Amino acid sequence: MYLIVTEKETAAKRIAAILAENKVKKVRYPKLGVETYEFAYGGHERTVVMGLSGHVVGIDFPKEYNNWQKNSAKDLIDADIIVTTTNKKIVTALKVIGKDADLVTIATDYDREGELIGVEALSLIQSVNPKVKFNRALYSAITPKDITHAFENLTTVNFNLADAGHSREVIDLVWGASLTRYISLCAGRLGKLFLSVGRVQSPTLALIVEREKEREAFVPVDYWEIEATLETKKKESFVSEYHLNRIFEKEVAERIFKNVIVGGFAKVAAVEAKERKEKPPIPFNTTEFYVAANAIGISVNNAKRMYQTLYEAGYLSYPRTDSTIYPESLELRSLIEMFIGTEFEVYAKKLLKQKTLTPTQGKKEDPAHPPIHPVAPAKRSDMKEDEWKVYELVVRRFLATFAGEAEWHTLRVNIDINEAENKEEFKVNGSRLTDEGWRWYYPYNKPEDRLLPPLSEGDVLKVTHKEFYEKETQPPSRYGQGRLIRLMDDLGLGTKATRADIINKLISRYYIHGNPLQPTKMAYAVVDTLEQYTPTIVKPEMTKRLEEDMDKISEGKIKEGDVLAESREMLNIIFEDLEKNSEDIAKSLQSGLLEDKIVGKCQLCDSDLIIRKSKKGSRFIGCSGYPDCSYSLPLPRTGQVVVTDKMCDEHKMAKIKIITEGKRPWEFGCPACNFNDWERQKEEADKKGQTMIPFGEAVKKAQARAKAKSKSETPETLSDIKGLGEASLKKLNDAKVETIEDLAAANTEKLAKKTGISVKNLDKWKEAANAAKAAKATKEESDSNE
DNA sequence: GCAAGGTC
Repeated sequence: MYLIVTEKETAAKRIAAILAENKVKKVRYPKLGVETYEFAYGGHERTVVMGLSGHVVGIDFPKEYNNWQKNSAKDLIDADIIVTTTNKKIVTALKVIGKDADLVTIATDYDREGELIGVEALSLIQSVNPKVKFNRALYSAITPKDITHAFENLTTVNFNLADAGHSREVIDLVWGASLTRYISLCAGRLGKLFLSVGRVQSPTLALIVEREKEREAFVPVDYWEIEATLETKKKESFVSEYHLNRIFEKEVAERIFKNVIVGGFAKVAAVEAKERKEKPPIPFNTTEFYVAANAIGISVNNAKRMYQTLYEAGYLSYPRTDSTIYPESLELRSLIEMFIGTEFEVYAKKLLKQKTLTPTQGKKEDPAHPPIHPVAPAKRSDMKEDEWKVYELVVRRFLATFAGEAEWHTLRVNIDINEAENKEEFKVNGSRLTDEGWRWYYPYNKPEDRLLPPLSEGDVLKVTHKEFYEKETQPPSRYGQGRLIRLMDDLGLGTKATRADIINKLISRYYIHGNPLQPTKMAYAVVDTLEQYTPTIVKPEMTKRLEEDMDKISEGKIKEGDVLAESREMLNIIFEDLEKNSEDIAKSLQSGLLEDKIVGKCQLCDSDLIIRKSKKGSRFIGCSGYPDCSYSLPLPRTGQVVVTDKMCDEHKMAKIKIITEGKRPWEFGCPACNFNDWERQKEEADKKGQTMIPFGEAVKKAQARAKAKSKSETPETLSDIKGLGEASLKKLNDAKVETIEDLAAANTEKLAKKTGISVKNLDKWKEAANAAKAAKATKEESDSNE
């Protein structure tokens, strides 16, 4: 029997379909709980393709190290490492099926982890079938061309490459587990609240902490901006601004403002017209997809989840790839042709009419998987609304990579207000999209046209209005999830498959929260401690160094054992230093922990108000001046209490957020406001002789009311949409567009033709309709969460 | 209860 092992089930199915000379038989092993694909191939009467599920074995320390207190964290450095089964079903099946194999082809992904996964599978087979022969198939895309080529050119298993992957596993475990244990024990944070440390998560956390520190250290500088509204002879007006965007001296700003006289005159000093070309975007890899999805309001988590659903349903290609270059074996033309007969037909047809189909390409190649692209056509009704958004994004991006450049006509106009010594230089920039090019296919975040009336040098203008703005420079902004993922990619932190998970991990460990992301004080304390005693683990350089070592291992230049020995030696030295300073480390970690609990100052005695636990285990806000002062406020019973940086102006107290895993954060707000509200309600209830519902419930109801109120501000019917008047409403109704949902689903170009309303207006209204629908959906979702 | 990497 000939056994082919792939990294995942879908690959097994598709490879079988390509290789099979006749029909493929799907074989179920009910006792094992797996499915294989069997057929005749290349002289092997019985060929079996079986899919794994990524790593089916892992590594860990022996059981006796499980007790955190019994073994010192340092003991983990040189502890034995054992292989553990992480997917029992597949491991068992692999042994049962592998026992009968004469030949095994490892057909896992074409990358380092793929090689390791392959060797893991091979070892399992060899444990029951030591004499089995084996080889390796390498392919970059599951296309007939690539797969046939791979199986006609089978090669050898690269054990050095697998060793490199294995060294990564060991180093991550040893460093991560020992430092996690050490820091947690030091801070006295055991059980669910342990403090984690790792080669990828800690540098990522440090990025967020560093950014927050920059924000804190930022000193804002005052500046001023001045605008003047000008009018042409034909009474067309536009807004111009002082030629320096920011004026940093108040006297100068005041002088300029005084010199701009409403009713006075200005002159066009110069007009510079230019054409600007904009290149079409590169194909999506995982990172770029997350960034784009994030930019249209889909969180990285949701983007990941929905993409996975669409991948499993067969609409989109494999989700985890670094590649931004389509491989040659991908049949791009037929991928475009498949949209004929769908709502993307106009786009597909236009592309197919082009003389050549030359896609853009980025710089990154990934031998394991092609860039993200659609693999099957779909209708809106085939999937959920948000999934369609993801699908549409991928389709439009794919199509746009074949389209032409967009062209902008830009204008830079210099304007002199007044003459001679009173002259003040103003400017205005205009831009107009003259050739949509790829932006027709991919209309996301399209800059608005900034239209100007016709202006030529020497034109005389009238000043009709002026505006004086007092502003201050802003600190660098916090990272959003998309931006953080891109930054991690740039720094080599994590992989396409893990970056989103790493961010989730930092959130669930209460290190970071919010959107954009901000760190807790605990995160500061952990990062500061690590930076001082083991700077290696908080820097992307550790990953870089590991990559270099792994390259050398895979090239056979050094042995895995040597790399591991050196790594352990380094860690031992770090631990000597750590253990010498345990007391200081404990203190600084505990003060970070305390700071996260400070909510504000007590109104009665001016001591710190902190989050405390009662003897029964329930939480409350209490005064640190206790027992002299007994001021206190209640808190909800469950969920992690997070002190945000937003303050209640009335009570000078930080607003509170409650985080429960799997639910969206609950903006609890000011604890004093909350309590006052509840007391008021209680009084009323007492008057009526009713029993008051408990505090937590009351707060939740108030939340629900606030949400219902915010909903009424979003349009519910077409006539609620801003700018949509009665005449247009009638035209829309005539075209059978009667509800928000109808409009959201409409093809605006077709609708424009039918109704005579401009596409631009329709697009604007459609956007509002979509936003209303989305708001409704989020509301429903969050309601069901509560 | 520890990491990061696959996959679902």
